[in-house]
Amino acid sequence: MSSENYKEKTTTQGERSLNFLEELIENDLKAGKYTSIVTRFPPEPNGYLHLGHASSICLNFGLTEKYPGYTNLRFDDTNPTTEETEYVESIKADIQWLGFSWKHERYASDYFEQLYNFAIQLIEADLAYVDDSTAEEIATLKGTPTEAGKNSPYRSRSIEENKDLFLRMKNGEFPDGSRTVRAKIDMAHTNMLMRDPVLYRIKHAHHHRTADAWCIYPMYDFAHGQSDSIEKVTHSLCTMEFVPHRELYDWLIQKLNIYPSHQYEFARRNINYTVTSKRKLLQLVNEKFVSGWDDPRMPTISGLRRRGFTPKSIRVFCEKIGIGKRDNMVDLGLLEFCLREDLNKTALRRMVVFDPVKLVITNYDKAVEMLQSENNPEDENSGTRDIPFSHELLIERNDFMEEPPKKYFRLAPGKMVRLKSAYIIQCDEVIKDEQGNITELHCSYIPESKSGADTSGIKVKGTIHWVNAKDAVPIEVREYDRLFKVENPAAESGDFTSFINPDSLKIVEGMAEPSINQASGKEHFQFIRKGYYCLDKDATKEKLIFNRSVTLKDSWAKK
RNA sequence: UGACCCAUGGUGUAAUGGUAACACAACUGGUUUUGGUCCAGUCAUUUAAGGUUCGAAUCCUUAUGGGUCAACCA
Repeated sequence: MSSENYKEKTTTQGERSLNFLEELIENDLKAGKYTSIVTRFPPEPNGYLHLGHASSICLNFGLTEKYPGYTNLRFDDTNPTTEETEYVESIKADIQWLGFSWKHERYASDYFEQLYNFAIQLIEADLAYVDDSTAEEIATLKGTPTEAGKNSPYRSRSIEENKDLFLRMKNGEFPDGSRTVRAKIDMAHTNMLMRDPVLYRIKHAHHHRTADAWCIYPMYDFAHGQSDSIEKVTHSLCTMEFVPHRELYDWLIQKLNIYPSHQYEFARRNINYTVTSKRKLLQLVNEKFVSGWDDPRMPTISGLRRRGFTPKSIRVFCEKIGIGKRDNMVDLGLLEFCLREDLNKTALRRMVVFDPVKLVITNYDKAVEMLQSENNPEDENSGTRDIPFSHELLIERNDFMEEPPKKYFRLAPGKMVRLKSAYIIQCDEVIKDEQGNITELHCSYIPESKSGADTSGIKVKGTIHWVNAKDAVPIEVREYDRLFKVENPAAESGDFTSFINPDSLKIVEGMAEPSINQASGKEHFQFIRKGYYCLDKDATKEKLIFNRSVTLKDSWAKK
C-alpha cells in the first residue's frame, strides 16, 4: 500500500460534520431538485411540548435557518375529542420562547374541505370505499402481522353508492362509528398499514376551530401527508415509528396526483430518569404527582423554563445530541452541562447560606462595613455590588469541621479561610450548647487581608461564602432532583408512577445577602459555591421563593 | 415466528473505501478569592463470522442483539 494514493481528509477541523438530513438536503439542493426547502413542525394540540419536541423543533427550524426556505407551524388537529385551544397557545409560546419563528401558522383543519374532496377523488377512482363494518369487524378482518387479512363485505360497492354514502356521512345521517371510508389497497399486504387503512371516521364532536361544521374527520394518514403536499413541504421529518407509514404516505400522494412531499425519519430522543410521552406526562399532571404541566421537574418546555433553563441551553443541548436513526438514551447530565455552560457566563453571583451557623469576629470593632463583590467574574461588564459586613456573620455549618480530614480546605479550629470578597479569618474557639451542638464559632480576622487590598502575605487554600447576620434575608428554595429513580421508567414492568423519586422536591430555607431583594424573576443567579437559581412565579414580596435550576459541579462532595 | 427499521467507548454523535474524531461522564494533575470556571492528560482494534479489496466502521452474505407494525390516536 502506498500512502501517495490516500485521499486527503476533507472534513475541516472545528466545523461540525453534517447529519444525515443536512447531507440529504445539500444533495437535493446541489442536484437542483429544489432551490429552497420547506419543513413543518406538526404538533397535535393535545398536550404541552417537551424535550423531545424541542429536538424536533430545533431540527425543523434549524434546517431552514441553515438552508434557503422556511418552516410552517402546523397543528395536526384532526381528532376533536382530545384537542384544545389551551394547548395551541402553550405550543406557540414555547416555540417562540425557544427563539424560532414560523412562516405560516396552519392547521390540518384548514384543509378539511380539500381533504373531503380528496376522498371523493379516491372514491371516483375506485380507490376508496365506504365500509359499514364495526371497529371490531375491521380489526378482525385486518389479520395479523403474520396472517393476511380478508376483504370487507362492503369493499365492492359501486362508486355511485360510495359517493352517496360518503355525502350522507358528511351530512350527519349516521351515528359515530357506524361507517368509515377506507382506501382500497391490499388486505394481504405485509405492511399492516396498507390493508385498506381507514381514511375518514364519523365523530359528532365539537372541534376547537371548526366547531360543529363537520361530523366526519380525516385520520392522520389522510391528513398529514396531504397537508404537507398542500403546503408544498419538501422535507417532512418525523420519528422512526412512522417508517411503515411512508409507504401509505407515498401511495396517497401518488394516487391523488398532488405535490410530492417526502417523508424522512429520525430516531426520537430519550432522556434518562424521565418520561417523554404525552400520555404519561398527562397522567403525572392529572394524578397530581406534579403541580402542573409547568412543574419544574417536568421535561416540558414550560417546566424547564420555570426551572430556570435558558432557550440557549436547550438549543445547544439539541445541537450536541445531534440526530440519528438508532435507539438512544441521552444522559440528563448533558442537559445540565449545557445549562451550567450558559449560566456560568451570565448568572449574577450572590451569597446564600443554607444551613447557617453563627460566626463571631471577636477583634472586629467597626459596626458595619460595605464590601464590594463582583457580580460575575466571567463578565467584566457585570459590575459589582455592595455587601454589608460586621462582626456577626452566618456561614454554612458544613464549612466548618472540628476534626477535619487531610485535604479539608475550609474552616477548622486554628485554621484560616478567606471569607469571599472580605477578609481572611482564623477560628479560635468553638462554642457549644449542653447537647454538644455547635452554636457559634469565634474567630479573629486579619485586617490587612481585605479583599482586593491584601498586604498580609497570607495564602489560604479555602474561600467560603457568608452573609451578614443582622440583615440576611430569609428565602425559600426549592431543590429538585430527577423525577424518577430509574433510568428508563417506561421500560420497567409495572406502573411507571411507582418509580417516581420521592425526593424529587425538597424545600429548604436559606439566608441571603440583602441584594436578593432586587431579584425580579428575569435574571438567573448563581448562589456562590451552590448552584444556579431563579425566582419562582410563586414568590411574593413577603416571601421570596427560588428554584434551584441545577447545582454547581462539586468534585469535593464526591469524595 | 411475517414485513420493515437499527447496530461505533459508560452516553450521544462523526469518520461517506485510506487506517476511529468531537462532546458529555469518569479518572489524574495544574491554575484559581467559588473544591465552580479555565488548562493539560488518561479512557474503543467499530455486535459476531465469513467474503470483496492493496486497503473495510464503511460494500456483500449470514448470524446475533435491539426496535416497530394487528386505534374509527397522532
